[in-house]
Amino acid sequence: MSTDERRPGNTEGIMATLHAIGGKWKPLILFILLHEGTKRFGELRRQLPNITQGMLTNQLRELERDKLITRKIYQEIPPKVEYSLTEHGKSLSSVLKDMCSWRFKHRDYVEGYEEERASR
Amino acid sequence: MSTDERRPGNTEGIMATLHAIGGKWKPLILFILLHEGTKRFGELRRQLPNITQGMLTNQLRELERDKLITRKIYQEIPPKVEYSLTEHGKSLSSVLKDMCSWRFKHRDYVEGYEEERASR
DNA sequence: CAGCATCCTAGACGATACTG
DNA sequence: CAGTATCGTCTAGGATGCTG
Repeated sequence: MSTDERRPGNTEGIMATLHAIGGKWKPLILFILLHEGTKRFGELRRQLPNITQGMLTNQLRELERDKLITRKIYQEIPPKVEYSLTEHGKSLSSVLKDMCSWRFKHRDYVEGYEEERASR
Repeated sequence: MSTDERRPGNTEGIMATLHAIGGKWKPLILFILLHEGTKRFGELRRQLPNITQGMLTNQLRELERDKLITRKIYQEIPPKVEYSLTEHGKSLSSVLKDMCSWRFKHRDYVEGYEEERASR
């Protein structure tokens, strides 16, 4: 392990990443865009059955602000807006995949999260 | 990209991972234990200057519940408790490192987080 | 030393109504 | 269709004081 990995800035990076992809909906949105490409607002809304318009707008604005997605507006009536991942956003793929496979590998060990979720 | 990666369970895995390592202090705690090995409660407390006892206890309990760390109690006066990573916890190393290097590679793109933090 | 119990606050999350 | 605007709730995070 290099000394470089020990500096505090490292944790800053982790926390910044958590901030960018964390939250209840962002992983889901990123996943859809990653696997299914460009999507319209309404399509995303339909694929996220329990999200409200407000939350979806909010999360999309944050992802856009963090340069993970781009927003393309078509000047039409009725309005049409498409969202897609930037290269920066696409580069998250491996991180997301790692998080997923880490969890998968060690499924046996973990019950707390499911129990917690089930009891709601 | 395999079809396996497209199933919803995948996102569940990501969210479970986020739940396990997310939050304000867990990445920090994991980082310390990962790089410096076994630590006493008080040592951790000293290395996390702004954490309260309550929060530290809380976070450690959650990490323990998720089987990322173990808690070893020495029956002495004064009390002594040591925390260290489990194998499950150690296996997070690559995920954490990836999150960090993702952030590092794309630093240019991102300013939002810093600005947000600076304005507090 | 390590920790629990209590109380409090800010921000995340969400329901609802309205609009270009 | 794709949003804003407003308001309410819930929980992560934190301050403080007490204890084996």
